[in-house]
Amino acid sequence: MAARFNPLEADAHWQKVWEEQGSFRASNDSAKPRSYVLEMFPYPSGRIHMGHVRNYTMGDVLARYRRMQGFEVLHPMGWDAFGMPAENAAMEKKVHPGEWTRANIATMRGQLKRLGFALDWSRELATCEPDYYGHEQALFLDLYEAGLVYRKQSEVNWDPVDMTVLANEQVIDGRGWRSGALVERRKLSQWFLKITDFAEELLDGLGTLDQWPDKVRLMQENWIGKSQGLRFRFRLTQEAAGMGELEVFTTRPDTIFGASFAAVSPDHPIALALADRDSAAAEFIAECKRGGTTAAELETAEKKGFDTGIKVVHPLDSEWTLPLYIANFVLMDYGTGAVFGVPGHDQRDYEFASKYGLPINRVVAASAEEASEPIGSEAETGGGVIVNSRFLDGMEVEAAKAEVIRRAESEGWGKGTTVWRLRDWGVSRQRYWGTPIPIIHCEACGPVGVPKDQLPVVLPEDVTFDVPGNPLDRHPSWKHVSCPRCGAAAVRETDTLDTFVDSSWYFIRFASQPGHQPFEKADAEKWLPVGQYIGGVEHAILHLLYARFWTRALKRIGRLDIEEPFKGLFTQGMVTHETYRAGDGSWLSPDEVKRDGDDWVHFESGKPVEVGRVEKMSKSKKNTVDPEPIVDQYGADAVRWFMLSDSPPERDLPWSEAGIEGAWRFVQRLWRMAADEQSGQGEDKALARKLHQTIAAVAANIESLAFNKAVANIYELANAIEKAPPSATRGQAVETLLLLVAPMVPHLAEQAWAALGRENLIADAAWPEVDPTLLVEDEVTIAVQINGKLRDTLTAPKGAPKETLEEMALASEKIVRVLDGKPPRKVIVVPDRLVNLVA
RNA sequence: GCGGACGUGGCGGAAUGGUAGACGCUGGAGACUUAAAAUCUUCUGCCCGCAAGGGCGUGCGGGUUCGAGUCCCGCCGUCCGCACCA
Repeated sequence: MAARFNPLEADAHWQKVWEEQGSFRASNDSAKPRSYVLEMFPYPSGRIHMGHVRNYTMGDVLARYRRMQGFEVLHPMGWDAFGMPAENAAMEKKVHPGEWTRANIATMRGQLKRLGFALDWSRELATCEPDYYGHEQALFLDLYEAGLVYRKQSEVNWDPVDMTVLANEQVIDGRGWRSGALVERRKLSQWFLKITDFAEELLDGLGTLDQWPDKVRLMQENWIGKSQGLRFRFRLTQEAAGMGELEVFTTRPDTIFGASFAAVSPDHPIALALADRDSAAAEFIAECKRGGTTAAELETAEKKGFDTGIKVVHPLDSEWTLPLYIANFVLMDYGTGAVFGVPGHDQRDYEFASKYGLPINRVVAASAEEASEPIGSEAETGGGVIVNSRFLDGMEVEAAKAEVIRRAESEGWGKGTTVWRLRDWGVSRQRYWGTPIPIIHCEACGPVGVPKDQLPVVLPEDVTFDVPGNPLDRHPSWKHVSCPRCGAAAVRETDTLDTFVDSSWYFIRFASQPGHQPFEKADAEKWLPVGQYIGGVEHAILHLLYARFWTRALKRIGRLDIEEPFKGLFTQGMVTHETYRAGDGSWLSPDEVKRDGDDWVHFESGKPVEVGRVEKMSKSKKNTVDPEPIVDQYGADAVRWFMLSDSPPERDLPWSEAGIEGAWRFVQRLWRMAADEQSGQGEDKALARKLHQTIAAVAANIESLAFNKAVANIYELANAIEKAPPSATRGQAVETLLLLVAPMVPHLAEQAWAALGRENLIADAAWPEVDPTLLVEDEVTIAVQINGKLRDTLTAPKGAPKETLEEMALASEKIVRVLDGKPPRKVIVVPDRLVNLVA
C-alpha cells in the first residue's frame, strides 16, 4: 500500500469510475424514497470561484450522505447562462455571446468535475439553449392565456449605460445593480407577470416554510409588504381639472380626527393638472424630480410642500376643511399616491407640519386624562386610547380603526383595503442574450402569441454589438414575420425575458425533461419540492420569490400540483480572505506577499505590506484565491475538507494557507490510518462507544448541515482510534471512519476502501448502523462544586443514586479541606452530572 | 429611521441553565534525521506561584437561580436587510 495518498491519480481514477458506473444518476422510476438536493446553479462567468466550491461541497456532502442512507437522490447541475456579462464580453472582446458562454460552461464543467461532486450530469441544462428556453416560451404563453401576463405602458427604470430596463429590485440606491449608473425614468410598453395576484398566498406560504431561515422569510415578508387600512375620499372644495375627489390610503384611520392637511405626490394627476395652469406648481414639481434618489440623500432630504390653495373636506365633518399640498415625500406608486397628514402621530407628518405651521393635535393618549397634553418634540406613534375624536373617544386604537372603517363603508366614502408593497414583475429586457418573448405584434390583431408548434423562437446568430441597444431590434430580417392569426405582415417582440424567469423553473426541468414539453407533471411531482436548496443569501428576495411565484402560477393553471418549490433552504456564508495593501495604497494579491516574522512584506521588493480586514473575495481587492491551482496542489478532498471545517456553514469562511495545509494533513493522516492498520484481536469497549457515539453525532450534524461540528466529531474519533491499542474493534473503527468521511472526502475514501480489499464502491455503501446500547457510558464524571464553583471532579457509575454521589463528594479530600469541618447548608445533586454544596 | 443577527483565547469556533474554551489553526518545547521536510510526543485563556495550589475570566451594568456564555431588563459595539410604504 502506498505510503502517501496521491490525489492527482486517485481523483481522476475514481471520478472516471463513478462516471462509467453512472453512480449518481437519479432514476425517475426508483422505488426508493426520494431526496432532491439542489444548489443554486451558477452563472457561467468564466471560472469557478471559492464560493461555488463551498456551496457545492455542502450540497454534495448532503447528497452523498442521503444516498448512503438509502435514498434515490437527485442532485443535478446546470447553467444560468443568459445575461448581460455575455453581451459585455461581446462588445469588449468581439466574441459572440453564445460562443463566450459555451466556452465558459465547458471550462467550468471541467473544474466542477475535478472536485468530484456526485452530480447527475445526464440532466445538465443551460438556459441559453433552445431546448430549455423554448419550453420557457411555452410556459410563458400558458401564463399569457391564463391572464397572468399583461402588457402596459409604464414608467420604467432605464439604465442609460446598459440601455435596458431594470426591475425595481435591480435598482439599488437609485443606480443600476450591474452598471452602477444613475437610473432614469422612461415610459415604455412592457410585459408584466401578475405576481401581485399571488401576494396574499406568497405571504401566507412563508408560514409553511419552517425549514427556511427566519431571516429570509422576514425579508420576503417585508418585501411583499402587506398593509391593512382604509382607502377613502376627500371632496375637493374647488374643481381641480375636473376631479372632484381625492382618494387617500391610511393604515391609521383611528387618527382621522387628528388630520391637519392632505398631500399628493408630484406625479399625482391632480398635481400634473395643476401644473398646467400654475407655473409655481410646475416649478415645484420639477424641483422634486431634480432631487437625488440615493439612500443618503433621501434620508437627509427635507420635507417640502407646495400649498395648492385647494381645500379638501373632512369626510366626517363637512364644515371642516384641510389644505391640500403637493409634497415631495409622497410616493406615486404606493397606495393612491396621496395621503392625509396626522402630525401628532406620524413622524414624517410631524416634520412637515412643523415646517409649514400646521396644527399638531393629539388624538391618541396613554389615558383619557391626558387628552389635553400637547405633543412633544416627536410624533407619538404608539398605542393608547383615542381622545379629542368625538364618537371615537375612549376606544383603543384597534377598535377605533375598525369603527372608522365600518362607518366609511356604511356611509359610502371609503373602504377597508389591503395595500401591498409588492409590484408586478416587469420582465421585458431590451437585450439580445435572453429568452425571446414569444409574441408577434400585428397591427390588426394586436399582440398574438407564437403558435406552440412554431416554438422555440430561436435567437438569430448573426448579430453585432458595435452599437448600444438591442441587436434583435436592428436585425434585418428576424423580426419580420406574418401574423399567425390573420397572416398580415407583423413584427416579433424584440424584447427578451428577464433572466430571473429562466431561474424560476429550472429545478422543475431538472426533475423531468421530456423533449416535447417543459416537464411531465407526474415525474416532476415525484421529486418536488426540492428537499434542500442551498445558495447565497443574496438571492433571499428576488430569485426565491420569483421561483415561488412561478411555481404557484403553474399550480393555478393546472400544470403542477406543488405550492412551494423549496421545502428546505439554507443560505451559506461567503468565502473571505485577508486583504493586503502596498505603501501606495494599491491592493496586492495573496501570492504577491509573504510573511516576515510578525510582519508582511511584498514578495519581490521586500517592502512592508499593510494587512487589511478579512473581506469577501473580490477581484477589485485582489484577495481572491482561484480553486483550480489549489486542487492541482492538494487534490479535491483537501479543498472539500477545508470548506467544511471550522466555520459554521451559514457564516463566512476565512480562507487561509494554513487552513488548506491542515486539511491536506488530515487527508494524508486518514490514509495512513487505513494503510497502517494492524489487525488486532479482542474488543475495545471504550473505542466502540466512541465509534458509535460518533456515527450518531456525524449523522445528526450532517442532517442539520452543521458540517463544522461533524468535522470535529470525526477528528475526535480519529484521535481516539490512534490512541487505542490494536484490537478487532480498532480495525472496525477505521473502516467505519472511512464510511463517515466518504461524503466529505470521497476520493480518499474510495482509495482506502479499495486498499482494504473492499470490492464495492464506498459511494454505494450504506451508512453505518448505530448500536444504541453503546451510546450510553457506564461511568460518568461528576463535577463537585461549592457555591457553584468547581472544586473537584470524581468518577461514578452511571445512574448512581443521589445519596451515593453526595457521600462521595463529601468524602473528597479537596472538599473536606475547603469546607474546613463545616457542614454544607444545602446540597444539590444532579444525577450523572454534579453535586453542588452550598456552604 | 424600521427590522434582524451577532459579540467566547493570538485566530476559526464548541458548549439540552450544570466541569467554559471541544475540534482545528497558530505558537513553544522535545523525539526521529548528517540536515531539512514529513511524522510522532507534549504544552498552549489571563494573572500570582518552583510547585501544590489560588485568583480572574464568555462586550458593559443590573437581575432571576444552589448554579448564567446560555434566561430577563438596560446600555455599548459590529454586521446584514429595507428605506420618505402613508
